[in-house]
Amino acid sequence: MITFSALRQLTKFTPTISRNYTSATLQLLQLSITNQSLTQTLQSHARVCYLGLTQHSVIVTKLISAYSLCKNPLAARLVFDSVRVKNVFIWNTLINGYAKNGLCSESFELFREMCRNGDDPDNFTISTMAKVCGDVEDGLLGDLVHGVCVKNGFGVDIVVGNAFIFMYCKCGRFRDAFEVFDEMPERNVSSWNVMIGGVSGLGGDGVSEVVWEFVRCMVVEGFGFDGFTISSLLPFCGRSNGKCDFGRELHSYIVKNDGGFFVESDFYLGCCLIDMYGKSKRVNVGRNVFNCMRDRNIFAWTAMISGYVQNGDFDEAMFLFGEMQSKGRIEPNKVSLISIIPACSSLGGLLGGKQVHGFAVRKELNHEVSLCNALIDMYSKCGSLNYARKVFDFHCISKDAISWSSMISGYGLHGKGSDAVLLYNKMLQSGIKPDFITVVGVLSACGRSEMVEEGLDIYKHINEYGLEPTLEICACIVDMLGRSGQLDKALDFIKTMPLEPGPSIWGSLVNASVLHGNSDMLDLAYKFLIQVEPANPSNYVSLSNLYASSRNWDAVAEVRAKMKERGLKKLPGCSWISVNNETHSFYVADKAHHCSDLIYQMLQELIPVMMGASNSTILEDLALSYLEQA
DNA sequence: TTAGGGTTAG
Repeated sequence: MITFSALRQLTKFTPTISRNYTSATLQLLQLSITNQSLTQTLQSHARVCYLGLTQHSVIVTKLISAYSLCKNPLAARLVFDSVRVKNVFIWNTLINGYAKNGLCSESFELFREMCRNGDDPDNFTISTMAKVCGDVEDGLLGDLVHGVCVKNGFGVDIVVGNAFIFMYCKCGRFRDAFEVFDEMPERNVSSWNVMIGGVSGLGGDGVSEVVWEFVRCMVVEGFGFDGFTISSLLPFCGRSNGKCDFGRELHSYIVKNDGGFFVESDFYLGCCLIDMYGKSKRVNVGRNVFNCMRDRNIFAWTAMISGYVQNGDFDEAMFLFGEMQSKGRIEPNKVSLISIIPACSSLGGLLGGKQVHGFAVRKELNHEVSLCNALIDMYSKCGSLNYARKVFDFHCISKDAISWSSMISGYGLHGKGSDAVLLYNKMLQSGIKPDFITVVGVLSACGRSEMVEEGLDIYKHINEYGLEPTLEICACIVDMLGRSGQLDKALDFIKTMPLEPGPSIWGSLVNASVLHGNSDMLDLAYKFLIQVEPANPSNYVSLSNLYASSRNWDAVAEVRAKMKERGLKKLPGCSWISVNNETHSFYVADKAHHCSDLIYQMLQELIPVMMGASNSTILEDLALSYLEQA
């Protein structure tokens, strides 16, 4: 353990004899920097003092750098203060050391001190300060630093230019970032990477197109990709559409260019690839990447676990979660826990989720807002609204928009529309701005509880929070009006809504028409649904069934012919359940299961019970008697 | 001797 009184003594130490061991000391310091080892840094520091090198500019610079990299900025400052004559290297190293340790205001204060002291900043100082302004998203300070940069003619430096592009992007001033990029006399791969990263951060529709356009221009200008480029691009590689598979192509690019950055030894690229394959429903390819990694950190394990969860393979996710701790000797962090919660609750129900919650309490992670949000969601979905509310009220100390949205959606799921609206209003009173997910949550809650007036009133005011209607929000309104039986009003809303109605809109009208037995409206809604979603066989089958129920066989034949003509085939629906680590799957009218007779016999008895009785103990008794027979 | 981009979740 480092003590500051000991460090102070070291910095004051002046030996009587100075020996020419500078080179060996520099090597030792370089080793401390490479290993980021505090022990080695302290040993080097002791040697520096013993040899009387405490005023040696190069050695002191390295020492400040070493302490900063060992996350010890206070020790770095002590060394800095002990230097009588400070040059620009020494100033820059501590300014950068503060920045690396997240001490942005200290970094800026030191920059001011440097200027007051009459020491001129150079291109290294400016690039660090631009980065600091970006980190704290302070565009005004950024402008000030940019002014100093232009005045001193540092604008031609590529690293400085890249740092200002980063700063302007982080401050949301993409136009200014592009202006810096456009006017750079010379660019490197990083300049393109920073621009691509900046565009990615913009969010919203069309970002992907802009990113790929930047990539095209980058290639036209003769630049290749490095690891940073690829890791920025992988999140934009969705599932292959049959024509191009950018994710696979980038993976090949990595393998071909293995001299520069090989996935086996690069955590970042490995994690990005696993994530990309998981999100594009190719979790097994992701697993191959994971298996090829020479070493795996918590990010790699979590990315792999998350891939399995996203693809519904909860058993494998749970297995890997155990392996991470036993084989990998890695303790789960909050992201690992958040990732595994859906698997736990799916396999173990409320008990599985509670086990994760208990682990989080033991590790003192239970007040982390993101973990609380996942727990609120899990408890709501597992049927325990009371536990969800307890987490929301007592564990979730600093609530964000997702915390409120999760709780509001939970009330909606349980048909408690008035509680959802009450909480939505409380959220607004707390000054938290709703996002479109909050609005979807509260509107669907209104729909389930037939609170049409309240829902329409909420919809009317969303623009006050900078929100525009989305297709999801509009679908909630159609669903809400439709469920309450106001089918004509729902159709009028569709006709006047500000967006082109898509499958979710017509699907909502279909459901409402079925609910209220309005076959004319159902016919119309299905026709529009098929028009906007012509490749979904389910729509044709449902419409055909509708005609069949009214014995309109000509119409049935017409729909079936259209399906055949378009080459559409409906895959049979499948459901499954895991009992004692064995998964049992069932298709429609499936009789392949060895307990099939018992299952159908029970179903015959369950149907009238479900339709007539609300007493759950009757159902439980019935189920238990059949389990004993099976 | 000092400077720059990328990783998992809700």
